[in-house]
Amino acid sequence: MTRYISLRKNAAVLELAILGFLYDAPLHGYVLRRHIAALTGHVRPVAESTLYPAIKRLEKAGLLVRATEPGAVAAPRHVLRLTEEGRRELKRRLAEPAQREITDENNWFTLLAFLRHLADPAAQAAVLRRRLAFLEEPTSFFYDGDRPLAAEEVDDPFRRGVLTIARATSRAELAWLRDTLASLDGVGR
Amino acid sequence: MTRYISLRKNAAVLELAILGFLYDAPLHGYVLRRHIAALTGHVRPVAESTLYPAIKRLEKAGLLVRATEPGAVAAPRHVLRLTEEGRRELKRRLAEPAQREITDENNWFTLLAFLRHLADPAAQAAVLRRRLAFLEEPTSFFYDGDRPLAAEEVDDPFRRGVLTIARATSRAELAWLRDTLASLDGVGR
DNA sequence: GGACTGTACATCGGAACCGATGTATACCTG
DNA sequence: CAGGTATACATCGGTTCCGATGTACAGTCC
Repeated sequence: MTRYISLRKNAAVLELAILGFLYDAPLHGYVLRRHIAALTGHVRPVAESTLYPAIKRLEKAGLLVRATEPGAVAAPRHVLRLTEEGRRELKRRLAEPAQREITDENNWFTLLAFLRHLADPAAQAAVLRRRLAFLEEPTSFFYDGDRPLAAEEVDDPFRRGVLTIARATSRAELAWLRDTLASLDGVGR
Repeated sequence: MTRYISLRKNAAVLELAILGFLYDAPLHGYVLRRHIAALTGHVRPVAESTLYPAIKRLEKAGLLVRATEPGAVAAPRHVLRLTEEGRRELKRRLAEPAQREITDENNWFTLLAFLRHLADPAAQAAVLRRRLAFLEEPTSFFYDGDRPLAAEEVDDPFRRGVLTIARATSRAELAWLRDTLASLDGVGR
């Protein structure tokens, strides 16, 4: 009986980042915003008018509480603190990520940034194995009918670039995944 | 006086893909959907209920026209064909991509998939140079205050993975970009 | 002292997202 | 010939997105 707080896909990653940052320490919205900008902002900036409603959603869902503090330099701050349910929800989202969080590199990186909060090495390894399975299934970007095309078969230099870069990424990640899984399994034994 | 068809960010990439695929040949929605699924579907699936409204937007904007054909095996097909304005708009979007299309790898790959339609090598090179500039500015995912952290400085194995993978991707892409720019510049002379 | 930048939040409203659901035809399989 | 799958499109409606805009205070720069 899994409860979903948000229906939208982008919302899910944003909420994950909020929960992840707050897991370590209470923060107010402005600092949280800068943390998120540092993590993913160079790729996809997060608008203030997206962040603040997201915070409200999480508050409404009982995952965090807001405490108003007199503003040191500006308007009063709302210090955000995770509730027990918020901590549980973060762990649930880390342990059972949606498929999008596995397949989309942006989402996956956000998930990795907080995976350490899932203290159990076996649970962490299970998540990495989902990514491993995704990377191991042969997929391309370009097809001749149903047959995936290799970089060498593609004439267009730009499409070739896509395949070349994707292959390099995939190799580096597979190597890292296997290393990390080996050491996680070592801990578990 | 640039006209924007869509305000949303995801919409812009989806529309780019539609215009890009139709540039080569007229297609009906179902085949278009499978093309898009092959290109980006393994990472971010596109829902039918997102695609069909997007087609309608482009039609309304005069970028494509629909011709109803009796369905060979099922319901009547709407064969989509770019108008002259649609062809111009694709080239405009390829030549002057939004910043998101440069920074977000998913969007960038979609753009690369169709960049050949921008026949002019100098214009193609200008787009690649924007990506080059983005990759060359030093950014990290994790910071100690304002100082970006290198992979070696990060304890958390998962965050280290993010940096390791990102670095490998970046290296591969920089090498490809420099190669490709060199050969594009060669053509232009 | 006016202009600008940074801090710290908030609301509004039109646009887009997308799961669920519906309609219809054609083919294949047991 | 019923049931499942593939083709081919469409609408509905709750949710989310996000640019524009507003409020307010503090520090900096010229």
